[in-house]
Amino acid sequence: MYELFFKNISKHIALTPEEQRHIIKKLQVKRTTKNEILLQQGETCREMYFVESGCLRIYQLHADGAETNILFCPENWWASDGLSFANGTVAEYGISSLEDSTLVFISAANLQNLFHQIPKLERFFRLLFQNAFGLMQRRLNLALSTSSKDRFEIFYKQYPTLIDRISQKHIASYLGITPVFLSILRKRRVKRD
Amino acid sequence: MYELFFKNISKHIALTPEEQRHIIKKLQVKRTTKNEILLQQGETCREMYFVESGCLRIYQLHADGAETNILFCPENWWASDGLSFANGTVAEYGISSLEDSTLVFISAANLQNLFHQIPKLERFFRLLFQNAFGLMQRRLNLALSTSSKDRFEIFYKQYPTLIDRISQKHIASYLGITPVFLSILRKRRVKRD
DNA sequence: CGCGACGTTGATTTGCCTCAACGATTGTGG
DNA sequence: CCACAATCGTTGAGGCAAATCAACGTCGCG
Repeated sequence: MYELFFKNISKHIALTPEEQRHIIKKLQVKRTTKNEILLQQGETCREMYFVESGCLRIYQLHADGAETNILFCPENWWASDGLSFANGTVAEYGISSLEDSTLVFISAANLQNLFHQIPKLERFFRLLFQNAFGLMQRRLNLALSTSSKDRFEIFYKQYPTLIDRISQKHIASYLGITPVFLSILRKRRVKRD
Repeated sequence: MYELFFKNISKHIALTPEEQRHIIKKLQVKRTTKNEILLQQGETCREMYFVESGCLRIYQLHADGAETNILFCPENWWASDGLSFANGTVAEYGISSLEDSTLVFISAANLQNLFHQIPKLERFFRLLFQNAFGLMQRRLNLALSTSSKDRFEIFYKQYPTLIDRISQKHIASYLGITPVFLSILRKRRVKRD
């Protein structure tokens, strides 16, 4: 059950079997169906999800009802509203499932406990933040400096498996374009091959 | 000299006078003229700058010579390539001065020392990262979901003082538009008033 | 089965870019 | 300190990228 979870953590820090057992005690598991909402914008994000299988998305809901997908989180990714989770503030973003998913998650309170017992976990979660920061910075840079077509091509190369798992309207929202135009870009791409 | 610096830190953590003296020993000061390069893309970012006065920018230089401004750092802001500084990896971004500036800065090595002596400093720098992450996320969201005009208006309201300090080509690059179009937006705005 | 959401396609419009020319401002070498 | 060059911001003309609007077939779901 937790293999993928600990494999993910072991990329950055080493845990003894005993520490792993400690951690498991604090973990919870949730199974969702497609299109379940895990966090509503405006609530407080009290849980941090690790995606064992399936896929989540983090998005912002705009005043006019439109949505922008900030991030897709397929298996082996972490999902939360980072600032809300860390500071207990109101969440700026929502989280929902794009597929039936299995999630391992930990509450903010339990994580605080674990930090005292296993301080090196702090390091791991700090690194998660850093990586997320780097990712956002890179995506901002992309959004500001490249055309929709280029962003689409880059997405296509970077996440080829997500292309057929995620509906096009969600991919379009992630890229900052309309579903109509994404459809046109796809068509051009097929012609080229 | 260090009032602004410690006032900035005190927003998040409390330091005793003794701790402040400890920290000052590890700080350095640099004065730059306009358009000095403090970090070149591809080097390692070994210093973290606090802007006492003046203004820096963090930018990406693209293969074709074009630049994208990721962030402006006027007085009371911090500037570095976060990932490069934290991990010792190659910098993805450059840093240069937009004005004659006075900078208080600390090296990565000295900061590591201070972390051992004053552990709560870790907390402060972790919070800096978190805030930077939140900022990037918000800007990404803006870049993906709003028109150039709206982004300009928001910038105008959020940083009114920067408008006349920073050249328009740099503001345009920050907003992801051309200087020509920024000029048009400015004109429209004046007409409206 | 029938409704509603989704993806495609075409026609049209609009936002923003490119290119080019021109003063104004800034910087620089003599 | 002046003269000249370079950079910058503005403006107009024209073009392209991407949005909007609308119509239609398909698919998933109640």
